[in-house]
Parts: sequence; C-alpha cells; structure tokens
Amino acid sequence: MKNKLVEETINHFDTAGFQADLINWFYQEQRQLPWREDKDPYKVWVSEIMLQQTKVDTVIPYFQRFMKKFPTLDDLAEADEQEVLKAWEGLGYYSRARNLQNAVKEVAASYDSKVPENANQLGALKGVGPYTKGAILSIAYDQPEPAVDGNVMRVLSRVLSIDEDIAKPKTRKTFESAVKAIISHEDPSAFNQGLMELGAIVCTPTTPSCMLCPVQSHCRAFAEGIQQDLPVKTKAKKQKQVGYLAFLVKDGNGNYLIEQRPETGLLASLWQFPMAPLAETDEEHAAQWFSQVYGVDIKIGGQVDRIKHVFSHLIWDVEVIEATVRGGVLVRDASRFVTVEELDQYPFPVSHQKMLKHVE
DNA sequence: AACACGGGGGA
DNA sequence: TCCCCAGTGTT
Repeated sequence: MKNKLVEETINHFDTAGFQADLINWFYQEQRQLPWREDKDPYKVWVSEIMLQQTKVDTVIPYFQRFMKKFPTLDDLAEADEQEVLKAWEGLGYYSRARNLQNAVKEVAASYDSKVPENANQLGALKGVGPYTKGAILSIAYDQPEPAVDGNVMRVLSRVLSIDEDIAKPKTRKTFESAVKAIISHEDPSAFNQGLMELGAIVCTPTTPSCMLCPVQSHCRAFAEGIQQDLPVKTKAKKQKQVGYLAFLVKDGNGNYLIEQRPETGLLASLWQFPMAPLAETDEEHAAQWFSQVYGVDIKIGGQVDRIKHVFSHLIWDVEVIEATVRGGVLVRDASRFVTVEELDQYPFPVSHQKMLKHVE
C-alpha cells in the first residue's frame, strides 16, 4: 500500500467484518441482470463498457440486443462498424463502441480471441482503462484488483470518511489503494460488485438509505452523522450554448438529404440532417449558405421545430427548417439522398432522431 | 490536470 | 434547474 493516509485510515478498520457483511448482502440482494447470468469475459466486458456513465436500466435492453446481434467476441470483431454504431444508437459516448470493436479485433488477432487475463495486456486495449481492467479481472477472472468507479468512491468516502475531492483525477488512486487494502481475496468479484451495487441501491448520492445499509456498523460517516456531506466533489463549469439551423431537404422523388459526421470528435461517424452553425450564417442567408456548401439549390419552406439538446459539455439550440430541391448537384462528401424507409438503417444521434417526426 | 465526449433520470 | 451516473482518450 503506497498511500500513507490510506494506511492510517485502514489501520483500525474491521476489514474482515466489512467484507463478510458486504459480500453476504450482495449475494442476498443483488439484482438479476442479463450480464450476471454467467461470467463470460466477453459479456462482462461489453456490459462494463455500456455501463460507463450510463444507468443500469438504460443499458439492459441495449445489452440484450447487442448480445443477440453479436453473440461472441468474433462476431463483434467481424461486424461492420456502422452496424455496431446502429446497435449503440441512443446510448451516447459513441467512441465507446468504436474503441470496443477496435479492442475486440485486437484480441481476435493477437490473443486467439480470448480476453487477456494479464493486466498489462488487458489495459493496453482501446477503451479499457483502470476501471474496466479491474472490473474484468475481478468479475470474470477472480483476481483481487480494484475497480474504482463513482459508486466505489462514494461508498468508500463515507465508510472510511475520506474527504478528498473525487472530481480530481488523482483521488481515484487514493481509492484504489483503499480497495487494495480491504478487498476480499476469497471473493474479489462479489466484493467489487457489492461495492458498486451498494452505491447504486443503498449508498446513493443524495439521501442514502443508511437504515437499510448492510455495512452501517462499519461506516465512519454514519457514526459521525456526515454521510450527507460526502463525497466532496467540486462542480463542473456550465455548458456553452451553440446555435444551428438544421435542414430537412426533400428532393423531387421525396428523398431526404443526410450526411455522415467526421470520424473523430463529437458524435463521430454518426449521420445527421445537414446543419449550419448560426455563427456562419442566419435564416435570411440560409439558402445561399446551403448552396455554397452542398452545391444544391433549395427553396426554404419554413421553421417546423426548435430543438434544445443538452450534452455534458455544451448545448445545441437547433432551428429545424424544411426545404425542397430546386436544382444543382450534390458536391458534399459523405452526404446522400435516401428514401424515408432507408433512414432507419443509419445511426442518428438523439438530437436528430427528434427531427424524424417531421419526415413523411 | 483539464477537457472532450451523450444521454437519461432523479430531486 | 442542477446533479448524478459501472470512465477513457487526448492534449
């Protein structure tokens, strides 16, 4: 254990009692979830990626569809990227899907399609950071490795009364040291999952259910009555707002113009209706802007919607307008006219799915 | 260390 | 509104 403060903290802690109470509770009260039916490392992996920054209830249907479509690691490795993104559509953080497939290809090519049990090999895979590495090693392979996520930091900040700012990157290392010091070597899988399950069900961010908590007798924050004040977390700065015009452009055959976003950055490789940043143009010059960028002359119909879409770091304020093609030739790369029926073959971000209701 | 990167749900 | 969430990659 490298962390001196953690050493002090753990010194008088009833580790064996805590382990027993946590693990027994987990086996008694754990939710039956699709990815808990077995310990297939591939399924554990996919579920852990999906669960990053995403609630269990949201993930369940995605996980089930994903496993039906890509039952094995090799199925995913051989799949078309657009199909993978389509399966991820609406889940957000789309680089997770792209990194996962990249990593799975690597496992197929270099490790005979078997998820590495070696920590360094596993951690070198795209999208497998410290958390996911520890989760796979402990849950699928029963190795006593820490898997520190937001739940674990919240639970242990209270149980051990640690007031480091969990918004700071280096704080995660403190909690990794803590977990290394108290993790069960007999059942690291149930220990780690128990911490996370406790954080999800009992030791919640606001108004934790301390009266129902299986480790209440071990909890220093509860003893001091400060469970509401932990964890300490500085707040993020608020999002920047950006305005856009979105074009629902229909040609003479009733086909709509869509385009693919760049393969890096926000919503990478997803599809959308054409958009003009209001920093570059306005409603009056929209047709002119459009002609210049797409080569297509359009007649603007009118505004049919206004969509406010909130991301973690910015806000889109989108005016949706209808238009019809008058002439010209489409010159924009990665853009095309498609039939209404074809639209649902393409992965769209939720912001643009909201515009689909104006398409006939 | 700071920032980019989605989306949904709860208080 | 604001905050939260089974985080990782890039700079």
